[in-house]
Amino acid sequence: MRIGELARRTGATQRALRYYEEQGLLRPHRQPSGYREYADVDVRTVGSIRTLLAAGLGTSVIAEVLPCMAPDGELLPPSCPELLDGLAAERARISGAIAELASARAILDGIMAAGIDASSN
Amino acid sequence: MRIGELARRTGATQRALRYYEEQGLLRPHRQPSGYREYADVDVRTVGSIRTLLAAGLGTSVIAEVLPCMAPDGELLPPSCPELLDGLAAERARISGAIAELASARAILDGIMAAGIDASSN
DNA sequence: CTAAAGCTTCACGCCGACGTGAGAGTCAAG
DNA sequence: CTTGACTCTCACGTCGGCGTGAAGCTTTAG
Repeated sequence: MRIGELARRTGATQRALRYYEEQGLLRPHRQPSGYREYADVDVRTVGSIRTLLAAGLGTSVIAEVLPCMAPDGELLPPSCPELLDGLAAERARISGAIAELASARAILDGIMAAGIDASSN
Repeated sequence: MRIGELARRTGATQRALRYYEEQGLLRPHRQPSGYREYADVDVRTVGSIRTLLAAGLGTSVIAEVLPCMAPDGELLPPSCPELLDGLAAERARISGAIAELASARAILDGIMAAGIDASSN
């Protein structure tokens, strides 16, 4: 498929998809015309990219992680042990972020409860 | 207390504390010398600010929310109902973000499990 | 054949929560 | 009085994941 269809199927913009390639996250084949040609599996890859980006991982880290994710759901062992340490750190960061988000949500819940009480009086 | 102590007690930098004031989140008293003088309660306020900032809320939204949080833990009803709608939207955003973080963590867990398997073989 | 999509490569713009000096005034201790 | 720690106000710099044209080539529909 070409970039427009991939964009539709993933929700990413074309600009984002080109940016991912520029960062080494995608390596689409090229038609003689210069058009990018994507494989079906790239739809899932883009999904993973966006999830990891949303979790605060940088493109360089994602570029190291993606090769560990085989197309069929199989997992390949990470190349170097340093990467494992980095991933453990990222994992800890994410867990911390989840906890912070939960407490932020609790703050909002408290305020909203008071607001609803006030409007029902 | 002055800005240096507040910075130490909150983990925020002095620059951040001045920025919060600039955005209307803190209103420290001023000494004749021009030095900022903070109250003890500001320690907790800064904690709330940082939690909400980490959750992706902008300073302008936080500025509207803070007046609803009384010093003693009491909650005041939000001033306007539009704010309530906005907070509900933010709450939904946060819940979505938590879900995304969880799935990102799951991805990392899968990769790390494969890596540990490989190193124990 | 023609027009309208769709695709290409630059390359500058953006945003928001600060970082980072610069230059100068203030305060406590010896 | 002096020194060093602390504070003040500008004001430009940063960072990263894109947004947004601009100018031009390719493909598709009619």
